[in-house]
Amino acid sequence: MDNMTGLKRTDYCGELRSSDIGRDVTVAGWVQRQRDLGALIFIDLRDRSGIVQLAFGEETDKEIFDKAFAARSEFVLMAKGVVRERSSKNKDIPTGDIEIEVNDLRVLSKSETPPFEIVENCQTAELTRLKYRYLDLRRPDLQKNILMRHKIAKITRDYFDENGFIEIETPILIKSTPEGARDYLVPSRIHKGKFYALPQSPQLYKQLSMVAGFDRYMQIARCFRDEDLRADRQPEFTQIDLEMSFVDMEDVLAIGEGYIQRVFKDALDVDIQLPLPRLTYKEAMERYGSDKPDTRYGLEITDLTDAVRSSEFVVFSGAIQGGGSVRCINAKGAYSVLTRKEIDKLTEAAKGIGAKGLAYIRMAEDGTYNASFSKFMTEDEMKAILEKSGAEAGDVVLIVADSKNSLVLSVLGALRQTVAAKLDIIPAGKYNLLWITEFPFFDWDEELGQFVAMHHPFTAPMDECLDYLETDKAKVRAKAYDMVLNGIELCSGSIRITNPELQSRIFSLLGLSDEEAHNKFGYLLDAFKYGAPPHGGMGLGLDRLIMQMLGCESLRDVIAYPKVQNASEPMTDCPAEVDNIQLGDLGIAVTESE
RNA sequence: GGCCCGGUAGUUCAGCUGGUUAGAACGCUAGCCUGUCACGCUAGAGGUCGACGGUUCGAGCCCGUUCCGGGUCGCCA
Repeated sequence: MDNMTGLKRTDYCGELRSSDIGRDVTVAGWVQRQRDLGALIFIDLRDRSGIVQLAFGEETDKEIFDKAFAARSEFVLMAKGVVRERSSKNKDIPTGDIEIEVNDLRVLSKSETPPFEIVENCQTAELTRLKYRYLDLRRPDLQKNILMRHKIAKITRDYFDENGFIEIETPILIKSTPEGARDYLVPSRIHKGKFYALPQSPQLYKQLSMVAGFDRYMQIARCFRDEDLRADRQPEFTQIDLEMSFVDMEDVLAIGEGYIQRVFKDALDVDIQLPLPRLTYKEAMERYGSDKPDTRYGLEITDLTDAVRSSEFVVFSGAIQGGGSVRCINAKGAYSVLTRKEIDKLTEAAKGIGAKGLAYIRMAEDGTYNASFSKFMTEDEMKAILEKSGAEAGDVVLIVADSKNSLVLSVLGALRQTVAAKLDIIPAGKYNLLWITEFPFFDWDEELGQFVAMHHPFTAPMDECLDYLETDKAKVRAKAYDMVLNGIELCSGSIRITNPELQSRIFSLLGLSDEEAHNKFGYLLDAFKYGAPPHGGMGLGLDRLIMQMLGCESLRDVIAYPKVQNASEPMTDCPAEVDNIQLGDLGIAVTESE
């Protein structure tokens, strides 16, 4: 093994061009590939900027030639030499016109044969790559993602700084508030038997920062939730967290969409038109069956209730009498894709999420149709259904009926996504952003048998709803808003309650006694007694944003060291057991080994 | 916790209706080769078929259990 004595890197590999011909350069990096032609050896040397070819031939010292001969994949080399024109050029890479005629070569580190090749579009199983994440991260696609992440974080800080925001670091060890997601808990050594929690978001601290007068706060904040993972959910994730004083909802939305426009322009050179479209929660649910609709394609939901109200088909009429509805989506031109067999699969999927079944009409190309329920229908009723759903030759209409409206909508919302994927009608390279507003304030919790806060208990109700907070909870809407990008919830926020009377009124409506409220959030309630400015804000999922901007399918592709589905990390094998001495220090019962 | 999919050389995969010594490509090792760039040619090494149990004359293949990974529902204020 060699050292670097006498050598200092002058250039990154991937940046050398024909304008550098004749220069003495020193580069350093990893061996991508060694090509041994006998009396000639070529080495592709890679660093984060790209690849350059090192050339060794009859003019090369024997000692250096021998080192090049022995070089293997992923050896770390430092090479000094003269940039020269290649005798045969490679148009496929940016440095393909030149090569380095090496006159000093140091092997700084050797490498075992890596478990997978360090190449773009690596097909190796993700688990293997995650076990050797440091090798996976050498691959150009992940390097690109992480560099883009850095760039986006930089743009983020610049944008908010330019708009008067101050970055404040809030604590990672905080008091547990057992609302919402499960907390990660950290035992305390000094206070045996007591626990810190890791923040699910800096929510309360950022509101306190408003009381403290910082006026505009932002933080690129790590958040933790001890819940099951998904492709777009990690137990620790990064949120662009912000809060503003003396603002109403329009001010917060303007800052939020201004940021989105800026980051898409500066990072991707994509123009986002402002203002972003808006849908109320109710509209979103009724048209798309989701509060985070993917509006890149149609397949909107149609209400058939009036057309089938008096039908003899009890599945329909019964659902309506029970207070529900009958609705459909019309999959245009899906006749050949949505076969009976495919519809059976969709039916199973629909049942899996609570539907009692799935009715359908398949319109053949010749205009005749086949409906699972036609024998129960009069001709007029069928005609009305076809007209209302806009069914034409080649279409497939999928109908859901239930006495629970919300179930009809959510099932159709799920079907909408599945069908769009099957029909392959989701356009690539499109960024559909929109705001969802006027969220319900309360959400009925079946398990608890009571109303809970849909957003969080510090969210302000809309002014016109204050009068019926007690009397008609289902109708109360909140000053809460989400930003949705291609069917993913990107951002969520609200205007907060700053009036202590209203806050305690809300707590009691949520079944929280004064004493409980004081125990959990006393410091916030106290703070609001000392002059709390009206304020509101939002949290924007940075990982999800980057994932969408880069077109990645998993958060793991934009997080340097992610966790896998069981919330462990394959490389370090965490979480892990700790020894009894550590547990003893923490005052935690030592488990007997069996 | 439920449902769906997957697990065979280092890697990606094939392996028929259960039947001899489990194959290919890439990678790896060695040799040859003066313009390659996914270099080429020759030879070679490399396997607990995720694990355990069962059925069978015989299991990579069938059955059961289990472990691991992915997706999803629940969950995620």
